[in-house]
Amino acid sequence: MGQDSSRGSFVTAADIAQHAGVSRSAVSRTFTPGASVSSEVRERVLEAAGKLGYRVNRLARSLIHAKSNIVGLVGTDLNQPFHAECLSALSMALLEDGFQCMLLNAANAQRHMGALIERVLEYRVCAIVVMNGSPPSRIVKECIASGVPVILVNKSMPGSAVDTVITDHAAGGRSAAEQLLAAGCRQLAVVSSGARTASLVGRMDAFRDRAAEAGVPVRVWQEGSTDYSTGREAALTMLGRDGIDGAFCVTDLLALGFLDAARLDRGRRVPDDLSVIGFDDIPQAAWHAYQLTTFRQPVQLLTDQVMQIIRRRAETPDSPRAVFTMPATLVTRNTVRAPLATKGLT
Amino acid sequence: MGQDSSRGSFVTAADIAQHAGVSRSAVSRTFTPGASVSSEVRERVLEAAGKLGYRVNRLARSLIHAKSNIVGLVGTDLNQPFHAECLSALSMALLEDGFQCMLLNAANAQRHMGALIERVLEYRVCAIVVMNGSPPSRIVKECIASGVPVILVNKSMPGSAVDTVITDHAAGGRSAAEQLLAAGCRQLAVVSSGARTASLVGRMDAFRDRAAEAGVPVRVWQEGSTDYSTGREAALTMLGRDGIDGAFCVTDLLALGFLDAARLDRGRRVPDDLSVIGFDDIPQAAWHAYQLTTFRQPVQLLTDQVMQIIRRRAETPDSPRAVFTMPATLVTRNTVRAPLATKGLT
DNA sequence: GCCGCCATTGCACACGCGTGCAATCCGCGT
DNA sequence: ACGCGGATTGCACGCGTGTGCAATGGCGGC
Repeated sequence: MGQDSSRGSFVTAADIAQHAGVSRSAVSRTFTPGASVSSEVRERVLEAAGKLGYRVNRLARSLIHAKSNIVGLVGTDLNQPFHAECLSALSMALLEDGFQCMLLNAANAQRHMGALIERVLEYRVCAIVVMNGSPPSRIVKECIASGVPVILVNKSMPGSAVDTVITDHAAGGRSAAEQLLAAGCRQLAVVSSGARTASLVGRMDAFRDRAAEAGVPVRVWQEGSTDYSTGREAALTMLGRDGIDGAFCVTDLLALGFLDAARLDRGRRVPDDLSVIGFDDIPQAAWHAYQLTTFRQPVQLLTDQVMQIIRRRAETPDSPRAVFTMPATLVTRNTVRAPLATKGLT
Repeated sequence: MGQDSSRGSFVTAADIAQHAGVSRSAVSRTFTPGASVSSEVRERVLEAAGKLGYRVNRLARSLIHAKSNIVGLVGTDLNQPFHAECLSALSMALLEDGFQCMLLNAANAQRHMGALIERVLEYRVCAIVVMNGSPPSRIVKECIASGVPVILVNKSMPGSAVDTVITDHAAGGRSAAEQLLAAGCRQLAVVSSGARTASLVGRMDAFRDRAAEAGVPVRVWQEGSTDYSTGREAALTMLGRDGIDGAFCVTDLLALGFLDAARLDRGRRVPDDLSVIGFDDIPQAAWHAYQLTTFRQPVQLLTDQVMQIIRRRAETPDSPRAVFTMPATLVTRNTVRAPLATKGLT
């Protein structure tokens, strides 16, 4: 196979046609599912294609169809565990379905994101999935106006109608508060970062609301990057003074940093003195040194829903756009004290 | 901008030409750097392009040039921290240089990798970078024969001439042994996984060789996946019996699992009773609960070298292929006992 | 004023492929 | 034997763009 491809260039359908003694149309039809070719011709073509190492030029094919089967994947901070997990799941699902992924790594700047999306539009992508970060709404609208579906994951854009797949952050934040209240915590803290992302703010606000309903005070941290070091810093600062006995960190990375500082620097015993809850359920949360109680984001559900939207938009581009909300599920490990009211166990 | 793009399709150069009252060639030349256009025509074209929301169709452009500016990025286990870091660095560098990244997530199967590479060849990519995993050498040779450069990262392919950028695993493994020996360890262990990757085996063999030179016995673990859980399992098994006092885990993930089991399950004090060294320097290695002494892979150097190769191959496709080796640097933290011979400090 | 040179512009072709349309072929019913 | 319908096949056009080539226009030097 590919014996003649040593000439350093690519073989075209015309070459195959000549070699197999058929018309170029026959070659094209052989590689077009559902086209009308006799089995004899197909076999001759396939044989010649195998021998010469022919591969269809998707650029030309996409040019005709005015649409490639490339999906643009936009994201920031790809080395953060949760983002990496989303990327991995999404790219896998896309490849499985016959799409190709174009990766747009937007550093951590919102500024670049618009330019990157504009670049990928030049390839006539059949969809753009924003895994995280905030694209300028002007660009998003332009994509949709040009007939390129945009799908936002965990990021709502209130102004305009965009397909959105989102975890139920508010329910998670609310449930987090309830877990801590049930554990008997009377002095709560919520740890977020300086990023005013919809998902982070959604979790935090719901947590505070629920705590307020119970009449329990909540100290708030929202500075720095959404990272381990910020969680540490928050713990070092907030646990210095009086007795916070329950903390909701809106991200597992924050929670792990918080835990380390609480235990190693501030000498708190978790969960005896202090209960901690995270969000995302990254792999590290399950590590033996942490055993973090957290909320698992339904990555598989989110991914499946994104794929469904892409497939539907491919068929009926003008169907109405919608927002899909997926539930986060509590993963109980060892960083929240067992409820007092229900059982007498310590 | 894009006011007329609401018709749901894309604007072509002919539309711009008509709107600006020039020939289509003039439009093409306006968007081709170095082409001959008068400033007056250029301005008229740019104005019309802005108003109608024109974007060059890279598919058509690539079709003519018989080469796109897309680079295929092949990898497995993208959610592993080190792989995610490589991917992040590489994709950033490529986008910075004007390339586009096509992501090929090969699950964890070598079987799929060949099929994925074949798929991306259909897009006439200008290079394929294999970040990890083992592509079938038949496919690699076919790529090179077709004029598509292949660059292997941390994976050598002895049989054939391929551009390769690789960390000096042997030097790292050797140095790891020397660190442990200097710390006074007399019963060593090396922890690897069931994956017989060149990088993993290279580190391990060099470690064993150096230990053998010093006449120190080395117990070997090489089963399971290259993951945290395998590190834990190794520690639970190997630390059950007699006194291993120094372990080299060929990957940070293995090391962190090993550390957790050693400290939390087996009650070993690190580094007093047991010294542990990892490899990669993933972010988690620096976390306060671990403070792992490890070797930092020169991701930036690797990335820069990959970019250099891509640029050179774009100009002179037939320049000889080479292997570039980059040094790993020791990052000293708190999991190796301070050397006894040099200083008297405990 | 005339000639030559250079910058600019438009025409036309090519890139590799899909596909409508007409032509051809084969088999079957009468 | 003849007509007809369905399955194949080839021709030719188009997708949107880059670019060689010739034509045009302007300008300096004589």
